[in-house]
Amino acid sequence: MPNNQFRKGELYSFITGKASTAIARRLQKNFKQSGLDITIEQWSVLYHLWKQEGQSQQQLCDATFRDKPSITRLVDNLEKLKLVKRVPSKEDRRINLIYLTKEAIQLQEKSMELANQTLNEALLGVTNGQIEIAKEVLHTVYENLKTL
Amino acid sequence: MPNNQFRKGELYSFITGKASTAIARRLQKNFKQSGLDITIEQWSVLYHLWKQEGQSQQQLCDATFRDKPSITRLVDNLEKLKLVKRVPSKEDRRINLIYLTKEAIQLQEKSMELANQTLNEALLGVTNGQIEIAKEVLHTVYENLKTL
DNA sequence: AATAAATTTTTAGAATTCAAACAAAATATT
DNA sequence: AATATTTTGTTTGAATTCTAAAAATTTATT
Repeated sequence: MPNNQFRKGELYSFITGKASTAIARRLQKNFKQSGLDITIEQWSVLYHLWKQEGQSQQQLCDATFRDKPSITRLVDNLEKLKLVKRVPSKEDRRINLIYLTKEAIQLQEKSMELANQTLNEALLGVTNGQIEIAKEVLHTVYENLKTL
Repeated sequence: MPNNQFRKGELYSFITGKASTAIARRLQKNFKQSGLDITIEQWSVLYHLWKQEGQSQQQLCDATFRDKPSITRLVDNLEKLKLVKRVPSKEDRRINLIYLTKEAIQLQEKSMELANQTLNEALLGVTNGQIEIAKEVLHTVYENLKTL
Protein backbone atom coordinates (compact mmCIF):
# COMPACT_ATOMS: atom_id res chain seq x y z
CA MET A 1 0.00 0.00 0.00
CA PRO A 2 1.79 3.12 -1.18
CA ASN A 3 2.10 6.48 0.54
CA ASN A 4 0.59 5.36 3.77
CA GLN A 5 2.80 7.27 6.15
CA PHE A 6 1.97 10.48 4.34
CA ARG A 7 -1.69 9.75 4.24
CA LYS A 8 -2.05 9.21 7.93
CA GLY A 9 0.07 12.13 9.00
CA GLU A 10 -0.96 15.13 6.97
CA LEU A 11 -4.21 13.84 5.56
CA TYR A 12 -6.36 16.34 7.33
CA SER A 13 -4.21 19.29 6.41
CA PHE A 14 -4.19 18.28 2.75
CA ILE A 15 -7.94 17.85 2.53
CA THR A 16 -8.90 21.03 4.30
CA GLY A 17 -6.37 23.05 2.34
CA LYS A 18 -4.78 24.95 5.19
CA ALA A 19 -2.05 26.23 2.88
CA SER A 20 -4.37 27.60 0.21
CA THR A 21 -6.66 29.02 2.90
CA ALA A 22 -3.67 30.79 4.41
CA ILE A 23 -2.67 32.21 1.02
CA ALA A 24 -6.21 33.38 0.26
CA ARG A 25 -6.52 35.09 3.63
CA ARG A 26 -3.20 36.85 3.21
CA LEU A 27 -4.09 37.99 -0.31
CA GLN A 28 -7.43 39.29 0.95
CA LYS A 29 -5.61 41.18 3.71
CA ASN A 30 -3.11 42.61 1.23
CA PHE A 31 -5.96 43.70 -1.06
CA LYS A 32 -7.68 45.45 1.82
CA GLN A 33 -4.53 47.22 2.98
CA SER A 34 -4.09 48.59 -0.53
CA GLY A 35 -7.69 49.74 -0.73
CA LEU A 36 -8.81 47.07 -3.21
CA ASP A 37 -12.34 46.25 -2.18
CA ILE A 38 -12.97 42.93 -3.91
CA THR A 39 -13.07 39.36 -2.66
CA ILE A 40 -10.57 36.72 -3.69
CA GLU A 41 -13.34 34.86 -5.47
CA GLN A 42 -14.27 37.96 -7.48
CA TRP A 43 -10.58 38.48 -8.24
CA SER A 44 -10.30 34.92 -9.53
CA VAL A 45 -13.06 35.64 -12.07
CA LEU A 46 -11.46 38.93 -13.13
CA TYR A 47 -8.12 37.10 -13.47
CA HIS A 48 -9.53 34.90 -16.22
CA LEU A 49 -11.33 37.80 -17.89
CA TRP A 50 -8.08 39.78 -18.02
CA LYS A 51 -6.59 36.85 -19.92
CA GLN A 52 -9.62 36.58 -22.22
CA GLU A 53 -12.61 38.86 -22.18
CA GLY A 54 -16.04 37.90 -23.47
CA GLN A 55 -16.12 34.39 -22.03
CA SER A 56 -19.44 32.73 -21.31
CA GLN A 57 -20.42 31.92 -17.76
CA GLN A 58 -19.91 28.24 -18.50
CA GLN A 59 -16.36 28.96 -19.65
CA LEU A 60 -15.78 30.85 -16.41
CA CYS A 61 -17.10 27.85 -14.49
CA ASP A 62 -14.48 25.65 -16.14
CA ALA A 63 -11.68 28.19 -15.76
CA THR A 64 -12.32 28.94 -12.08
CA PHE A 65 -13.39 25.40 -11.09
CA ARG A 66 -16.68 26.73 -9.75
CA ASP A 67 -20.25 25.60 -10.41
CA LYS A 68 -22.90 27.53 -12.27
CA PRO A 69 -24.79 28.99 -9.33
CA SER A 70 -21.52 30.31 -7.88
CA ILE A 71 -20.62 32.02 -11.15
CA THR A 72 -24.13 33.43 -11.52
CA ARG A 73 -23.84 35.08 -8.12
CA LEU A 74 -20.24 36.17 -8.57
CA VAL A 75 -21.17 37.84 -11.86
CA ASP A 76 -24.22 39.38 -10.12
CA ASN A 77 -21.98 40.95 -7.50
CA LEU A 78 -19.32 41.99 -10.01
CA GLU A 79 -22.05 43.71 -12.03
CA LYS A 80 -23.27 45.54 -8.91
CA LEU A 81 -19.70 46.73 -8.41
CA LYS A 82 -19.71 47.88 -12.06
CA LEU A 83 -16.68 45.71 -12.84
CA VAL A 84 -18.26 43.47 -15.50
CA LYS A 85 -21.20 43.47 -17.89
CA ARG A 86 -23.35 40.62 -19.16
CA VAL A 87 -23.79 40.84 -22.95
CA PRO A 88 -26.21 38.39 -24.57
CA SER A 89 -24.60 36.33 -27.30
CA LYS A 90 -26.01 36.89 -30.77
CA GLU A 91 -25.38 33.33 -31.91
CA ASP A 92 -26.93 31.59 -28.88
CA ARG A 93 -29.50 33.38 -26.84
CA ARG A 94 -28.93 31.16 -23.79
CA ILE A 95 -25.42 32.52 -23.36
CA ASN A 96 -24.14 35.59 -21.56
CA LEU A 97 -20.72 36.87 -22.61
CA ILE A 98 -18.94 38.65 -19.78
CA TYR A 99 -17.02 41.84 -20.52
CA LEU A 100 -14.84 44.02 -18.30
CA THR A 101 -15.50 47.69 -17.56
CA LYS A 102 -12.78 50.32 -17.57
CA GLU A 103 -12.67 50.17 -13.77
CA ALA A 104 -11.97 46.43 -13.87
CA ILE A 105 -9.22 46.86 -16.45
CA GLN A 106 -7.57 49.38 -14.15
CA LEU A 107 -7.55 46.86 -11.29
CA GLN A 108 -5.38 44.36 -13.13
CA GLU A 109 -1.91 45.79 -12.60
CA LYS A 110 -2.19 46.54 -8.89
CA SER A 111 -3.97 43.32 -8.00
CA MET A 112 -1.51 41.12 -9.88
CA GLU A 113 1.33 42.91 -8.14
CA LEU A 114 -0.29 42.12 -4.79
CA ALA A 115 -0.85 38.51 -5.83
CA ASN A 116 2.84 38.13 -6.72
CA GLN A 117 3.85 39.79 -3.47
CA THR A 118 1.58 37.42 -1.55
CA LEU A 119 3.13 34.39 -3.22
CA ASN A 120 6.57 35.73 -2.35
CA GLU A 121 5.52 35.89 1.30
CA ALA A 122 4.04 32.40 1.08
CA LEU A 123 7.02 30.74 -0.59
CA LEU A 124 9.78 32.29 1.48
CA GLY A 125 12.44 29.66 2.04
CA VAL A 126 11.14 27.24 -0.59
CA THR A 127 13.38 26.36 -3.53
CA ASN A 128 12.40 26.41 -7.19
CA GLY A 129 12.90 22.66 -7.35
CA GLN A 130 10.54 22.03 -4.47
CA ILE A 131 7.96 24.35 -5.98
CA GLU A 132 8.10 22.52 -9.30
CA ILE A 133 7.42 19.22 -7.59
CA ALA A 134 4.62 20.63 -5.46
CA LYS A 135 3.06 22.08 -8.60
CA GLU A 136 3.24 18.68 -10.30
CA VAL A 137 1.61 16.96 -7.34
CA LEU A 138 -1.21 19.49 -7.09
CA HIS A 139 -1.75 19.27 -10.83
CA THR A 140 -1.94 15.48 -10.72
CA VAL A 141 -4.41 15.60 -7.82
CA TYR A 142 -6.56 18.01 -9.78
CA GLU A 143 -6.43 15.84 -12.89
CA ASN A 144 -7.26 12.72 -10.88
CA LEU A 145 -10.36 14.28 -9.33
CA LYS A 146 -11.64 17.08 -11.53
CA THR A 147 -14.41 15.07 -13.18
CA LEU A 148 -17.58 15.08 -11.12
CA MET B 1 14.21 37.19 -7.99
CA PRO B 2 13.56 33.53 -7.14
CA ASN B 3 10.76 31.30 -8.29
CA ASN B 4 9.41 33.68 -10.85
CA GLN B 5 8.55 31.21 -13.55
CA PHE B 6 6.49 29.24 -11.10
CA ARG B 7 4.75 32.25 -9.72
CA LYS B 8 3.55 33.50 -13.05
CA GLY B 9 2.40 30.14 -14.34
CA GLU B 10 0.40 28.43 -11.64
CA LEU B 11 -0.17 31.36 -9.34
CA TYR B 12 -3.89 31.37 -9.75
CA SER B 13 -4.31 27.67 -9.23
CA PHE B 14 -2.22 27.73 -6.08
CA ILE B 15 -4.12 30.59 -4.51
CA THR B 16 -7.58 29.33 -5.24
CA GLY B 17 -6.70 25.85 -4.09
CA LYS B 18 -8.10 23.85 -6.97
CA ALA B 19 -6.43 20.69 -5.68
CA SER B 20 -7.80 20.90 -2.16
CA THR B 21 -11.21 21.91 -3.52
CA ALA B 22 -11.15 18.83 -5.74
CA ILE B 23 -10.24 16.59 -2.80
CA ALA B 24 -12.94 18.09 -0.58
CA ARG B 25 -15.60 17.64 -3.27
CA ARG B 26 -14.60 14.04 -3.84
CA LEU B 27 -14.61 13.28 -0.12
CA GLN B 28 -18.04 14.86 0.22
CA LYS B 29 -19.26 12.74 -2.68
CA ASN B 30 -17.77 9.60 -1.14
CA PHE B 31 -19.42 10.42 2.19
CA LYS B 32 -22.76 10.86 0.50
CA GLN B 33 -22.49 7.62 -1.47
CA SER B 34 -21.83 5.77 1.79
CA GLY B 35 -24.78 7.42 3.52
CA LEU B 36 -22.69 9.67 5.78
CA ASP B 37 -24.69 12.83 6.08
CA ILE B 38 -22.13 15.31 7.36
CA THR B 39 -20.22 18.10 5.65
CA ILE B 40 -16.46 18.09 5.23
CA GLU B 41 -16.21 21.02 7.62
CA GLN B 42 -18.15 19.14 10.27
CA TRP B 43 -15.94 16.12 9.66
CA SER B 44 -12.83 18.23 10.16
CA VAL B 45 -14.05 19.22 13.62
CA LEU B 46 -14.94 15.64 14.50
CA TYR B 47 -11.50 14.55 13.25
CA HIS B 48 -9.80 16.63 15.93
CA LEU B 49 -12.26 15.55 18.60
CA TRP B 50 -11.59 11.89 17.81
CA LYS B 51 -7.93 12.60 18.49
CA GLN B 52 -8.73 14.50 21.72
CA GLU B 53 -12.15 14.96 23.18
CA GLY B 54 -13.11 17.81 25.50
CA GLN B 55 -11.28 20.57 23.64
CA SER B 56 -12.44 24.15 24.00
CA GLN B 57 -13.86 25.98 21.00
CA GLN B 58 -10.71 28.10 20.87
CA GLN B 59 -8.58 24.96 20.68
CA LEU B 60 -10.76 23.75 17.83
CA CYS B 61 -10.24 27.09 16.09
CA ASP B 62 -6.48 26.57 16.22
CA ALA B 63 -6.66 22.91 15.24
CA THR B 64 -8.96 23.42 12.27
CA PHE B 65 -7.57 26.83 11.21
CA ARG B 66 -11.01 28.41 11.47
CA ASP B 67 -12.19 31.54 13.25
CA LYS B 68 -14.46 31.71 16.26
CA PRO B 69 -17.74 32.46 14.51
CA SER B 70 -17.18 29.51 12.17
CA ILE B 71 -16.55 27.16 15.08
CA THR B 72 -19.55 28.54 16.95
CA ARG B 73 -21.81 27.70 14.03
CA LEU B 74 -20.15 24.37 13.27
CA VAL B 75 -20.63 23.32 16.89
CA ASP B 76 -24.22 24.62 16.72
CA ASN B 77 -24.94 22.40 13.74
CA LEU B 78 -23.06 19.41 15.18
CA GLU B 79 -25.16 19.78 18.34
CA LYS B 80 -28.36 19.84 16.27
CA LEU B 81 -27.18 16.61 14.64
CA LYS B 82 -26.59 15.22 18.16
CA LEU B 83 -22.94 14.51 17.37
CA VAL B 84 -21.35 16.74 20.02
CA LYS B 85 -22.25 18.38 23.33
CA ARG B 86 -21.10 21.67 24.83
CA VAL B 87 -20.09 21.17 28.47
CA PRO B 88 -19.26 24.31 30.48
CA SER B 89 -15.82 24.19 32.04
CA LYS B 90 -15.77 24.20 35.82
CA GLU B 91 -12.49 26.06 36.05
CA ASP B 92 -13.34 28.84 33.60
CA ARG B 93 -16.93 29.73 33.01
CA ARG B 94 -16.19 31.39 29.66
CA ILE B 95 -15.16 28.07 28.16
CA ASN B 96 -17.19 25.34 26.50
CA LEU B 97 -15.59 21.91 26.36
CA ILE B 98 -16.80 19.90 23.39
CA TYR B 99 -17.55 16.21 23.83
CA LEU B 100 -18.57 13.54 21.36
CA THR B 101 -21.78 11.55 21.52
CA LYS B 102 -21.95 7.81 20.93
CA GLU B 103 -23.21 8.48 17.41
CA ALA B 104 -20.15 10.58 16.62
CA ILE B 105 -17.78 7.96 17.97
CA GLN B 106 -19.40 5.42 15.67
CA LEU B 107 -18.73 7.63 12.65
CA GLN B 108 -14.96 7.59 13.09
CA GLU B 109 -14.02 4.29 11.53
CA LYS B 110 -16.10 4.54 8.37
CA SER B 111 -15.29 8.18 7.70
CA MET B 112 -11.55 7.71 8.15
CA GLU B 113 -11.71 4.78 5.77
CA LEU B 114 -13.44 7.01 3.21
CA ALA B 115 -10.88 9.76 3.76
CA ASN B 116 -8.03 7.34 3.12
CA GLN B 117 -9.78 6.01 0.03
CA THR B 118 -10.26 9.57 -1.24
CA LEU B 119 -6.59 10.34 -0.79
CA ASN B 120 -5.72 7.16 -2.66
CA GLU B 121 -7.85 8.38 -5.56
CA ALA B 122 -6.26 11.83 -5.37
CA LEU B 123 -2.65 10.67 -5.25
CA LEU B 124 -2.81 8.01 -7.93
CA GLY B 125 0.44 8.13 -9.88
CA VAL B 126 2.29 10.30 -7.37
CA THR B 127 5.40 8.87 -5.69
CA ASN B 128 6.15 8.94 -1.97
CA GLY B 129 9.10 11.20 -2.61
CA GLN B 130 6.99 13.74 -4.46
CA ILE B 131 4.39 13.66 -1.72
CA GLU B 132 6.98 14.31 0.96
CA ILE B 133 8.22 17.38 -0.87
CA ALA B 134 4.71 18.69 -1.55
CA LYS B 135 3.94 18.22 2.12
CA GLU B 136 7.03 20.22 3.07
CA VAL B 137 6.11 23.04 0.71
CA LEU B 138 2.53 23.24 1.97
CA HIS B 139 3.75 23.16 5.55
CA THR B 140 6.21 25.99 4.90
CA VAL B 141 3.52 28.06 3.21
CA TYR B 142 1.27 27.54 6.19
CA GLU B 143 4.02 28.47 8.65
CA ASN B 144 4.92 31.57 6.62
CA LEU B 145 1.36 32.87 6.64
CA LYS B 146 -0.53 31.41 9.58
CA THR B 147 -0.21 34.46 11.79
CA LEU B 148 -2.85 36.98 10.86
C1' DA C 1 -42.50 19.58 -38.23
C1' DA C 2 -42.99 17.67 -33.63
C1' DT C 3 -40.91 15.74 -29.78
C1' DA C 4 -37.11 14.49 -26.85
C1' DA C 5 -32.70 15.44 -25.02
C1' DA C 6 -28.95 18.44 -23.90
C1' DT C 7 -27.03 22.99 -22.73
C1' DT C 8 -26.94 27.51 -20.41
C1' DT C 9 -28.39 30.21 -16.88
C1' DT C 10 -31.22 31.32 -12.86
C1' DT C 11 -33.53 30.67 -8.36
C1' DA C 12 -34.04 29.05 -3.60
C1' DG C 13 -32.49 27.32 0.77
C1' DA C 14 -28.92 25.47 3.86
C1' DA C 15 -24.10 25.57 5.36
C1' DT C 16 -19.75 27.91 5.82
C1' DT C 17 -16.66 32.00 6.13
C1' DC C 18 -15.49 36.57 7.18
C1' DA C 19 -15.63 41.21 9.46
C1' DA C 20 -17.34 43.76 13.00
C1' DA C 21 -19.44 44.40 17.14
C1' DC C 22 -20.93 42.60 21.47
C1' DA C 23 -21.34 40.16 26.22
C1' DA C 24 -19.41 37.55 29.90
C1' DA C 25 -15.73 36.13 32.59
C1' DA C 26 -10.91 36.01 33.92
C1' DT C 27 -6.55 38.40 34.56
C1' DA C 28 -3.59 42.42 35.25
C1' DT C 29 -2.86 46.93 37.00
C1' DT C 30 -3.37 50.61 39.96
C1' DA D 1 -11.09 46.83 46.02
C1' DA D 2 -11.70 49.25 41.61
C1' DT D 3 -10.54 49.68 36.98
C1' DA D 4 -8.58 48.29 32.65
C1' DT D 5 -7.21 44.72 29.62
C1' DT D 6 -7.47 40.20 27.71
C1' DT D 7 -9.75 35.99 26.59
C1' DT D 8 -13.73 33.17 25.17
C1' DG D 9 -17.70 32.72 22.90
C1' DT D 10 -21.90 34.73 20.43
C1' DT D 11 -24.54 37.56 17.13
C1' DT D 12 -25.41 39.86 12.74
C1' DG D 13 -25.16 40.63 7.87
C1' DA D 14 -22.82 39.96 3.44
C1' DA D 15 -20.48 36.76 0.34
C1' DT D 16 -19.59 32.16 -1.36
C1' DT D 17 -20.59 27.19 -2.19
C1' DC D 18 -23.48 23.31 -2.66
C1' DT D 19 -27.79 20.68 -3.90
C1' DA D 20 -31.86 20.58 -6.23
C1' DA D 21 -35.03 22.31 -9.19
C1' DA D 22 -36.65 25.27 -12.82
C1' DA D 23 -36.80 28.19 -17.25
C1' DA D 24 -35.18 29.28 -21.77
C1' DT D 25 -32.93 27.92 -25.75
C1' DT D 26 -30.57 24.87 -28.81
C1' DT D 27 -29.63 20.36 -30.82
C1' DA D 28 -30.90 15.66 -31.94
C1' DT D 29 -34.30 12.25 -33.12
C1' DT D 30 -38.35 10.51 -34.93
